[in-house]
Amino acid sequence: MCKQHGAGQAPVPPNRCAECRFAGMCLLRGLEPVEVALFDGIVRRHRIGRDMYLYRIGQPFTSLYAIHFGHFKTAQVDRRGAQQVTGFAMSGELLGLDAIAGGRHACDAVALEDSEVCEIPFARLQELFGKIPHLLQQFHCMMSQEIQREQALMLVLGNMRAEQRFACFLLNLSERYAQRGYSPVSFQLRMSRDDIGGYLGLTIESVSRLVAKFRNNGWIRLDNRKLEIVDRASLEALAGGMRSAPGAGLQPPPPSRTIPLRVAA
Amino acid sequence: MCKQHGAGQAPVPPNRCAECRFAGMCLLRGLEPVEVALFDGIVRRHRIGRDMYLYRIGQPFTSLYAIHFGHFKTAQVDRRGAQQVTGFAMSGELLGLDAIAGGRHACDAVALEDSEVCEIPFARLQELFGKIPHLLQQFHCMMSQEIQREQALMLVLGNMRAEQRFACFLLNLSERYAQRGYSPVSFQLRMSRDDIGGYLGLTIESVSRLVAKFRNNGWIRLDNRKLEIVDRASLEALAGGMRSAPGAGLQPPPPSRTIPLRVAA
DNA sequence: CGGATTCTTGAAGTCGCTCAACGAACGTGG
DNA sequence: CCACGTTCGTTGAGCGACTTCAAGAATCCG
Repeated sequence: MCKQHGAGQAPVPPNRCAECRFAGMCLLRGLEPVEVALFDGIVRRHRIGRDMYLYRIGQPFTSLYAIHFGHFKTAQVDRRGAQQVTGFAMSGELLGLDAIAGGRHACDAVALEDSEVCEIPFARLQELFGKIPHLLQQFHCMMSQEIQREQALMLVLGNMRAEQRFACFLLNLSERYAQRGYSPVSFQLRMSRDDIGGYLGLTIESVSRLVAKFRNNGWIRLDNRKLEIVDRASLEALAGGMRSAPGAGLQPPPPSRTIPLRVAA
Repeated sequence: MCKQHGAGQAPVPPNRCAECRFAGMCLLRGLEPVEVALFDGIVRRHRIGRDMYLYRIGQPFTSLYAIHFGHFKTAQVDRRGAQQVTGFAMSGELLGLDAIAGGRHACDAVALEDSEVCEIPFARLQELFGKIPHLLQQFHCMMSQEIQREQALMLVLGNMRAEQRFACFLLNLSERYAQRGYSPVSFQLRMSRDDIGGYLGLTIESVSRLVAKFRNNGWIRLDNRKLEIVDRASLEALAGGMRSAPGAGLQPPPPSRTIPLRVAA
């Protein structure tokens, strides 16, 4: 399963943020070249092998990590050992934001494949905030995005049925790959069924059955984690609340139980 | 249900943050008196009546709001109209952090009782960040806390059974009242069963049955939203993963399905 | 190739949902 | 103050979605 953590790998010189393909999604967004150079000075790049921990729950917090390439999952474990996957992170995304408050990491971060991260020592980042106001803004923006992302997942976990959850999951991945210039209809799933289940609040068996159903209905093709979205419209309808009917068609959802808002005159 | 939004109420002079009972939980934590005075200058206090919106999804973001007293719920609604309550906020807590990224509010915030908030114009807060480094740190801390809080809820929604969710909910409230100097064993539930259900990902009927069960088992007393925690130990055991047995006793949980971590030699 | 891991499929069970009816609390107006 | 309508909460019966348990197939990797 997961190997012992591997933070502190040998750095991988040279790192030139100016040349980074994902700088536009990272903290550097909108920065001047001079400012990028300043930022460059505090960053160190590391390789993290597959199944290695970038950090673990309880470890002291010193740095944030921007993903240069590769994929990570972040997960919490409860007392019983069951894990809740709180997110799948890909290039350009920032890990460790939840640790600022307590001074210790509040979740595990595990590489889903061989990956590279840019370590950003938080103390030095704070120094830069004073010199680069725009960097601070971008930082706040990314923290806020993280909050939004989690709220969206709460909606999935709290209100959706399994099919809907899975459709949302696939569409979310698709969208993020599109943002990064990859194909939105064909990509590799980097995570196991178990991870998907842990993310969506389902068992591994349920995920497997969903895969079978989506495949049989001709909505996706999937073999060996290689995914192809065949019928995006149906997935979107599903994600939006439509229910799938036995004949592979879609039906409108039952009425919501919450009363519509009354609007003052 | 919920009335039309009521932001822009008459301000309630005078607001003296220095005298605020909850300054220690708010952005002011650890600030010097001079700095508090600066902060005071940008804040305006507002009354928000019960069931009024502090802000609504899609409204342009201009200010954060610190709760001076009272209670709010924050909620998202999906396309079907079903609502996911993303949090219950009480005095000293900060609302609106999710809106920084998009420039628009990403959820609704509704007062659960007559309340007062301190409006903090974000642009002016940003100006203060340059002058009061400690304020910036505290701000980051609060954003990070928000992320942690949401991750904890994701664990509840994704991994726990109804009883466990409800126990966690009650204990969480209890803890937060304790932090504020109120009784941790006896307090008023400010939210409806519907809100609790929306928060925990359960139906109103399930919440009602949980209340009955918890009461019958002698774990809580509850009438008319007045709650008393009678058997905290049982609630904690439940929240920790114990299952309640028919005879009102508690039983150890079934083994987790996730394989224990392998530790390198 | 062989063992471990990951994934799939089936059958049975259970938890929480749906539907329905009723009771209690609240507040509004007569 | 009481009658009334409305909202809120409770309770029961039946059902359905997802889980649990179990076994087997496919894949990975040394």
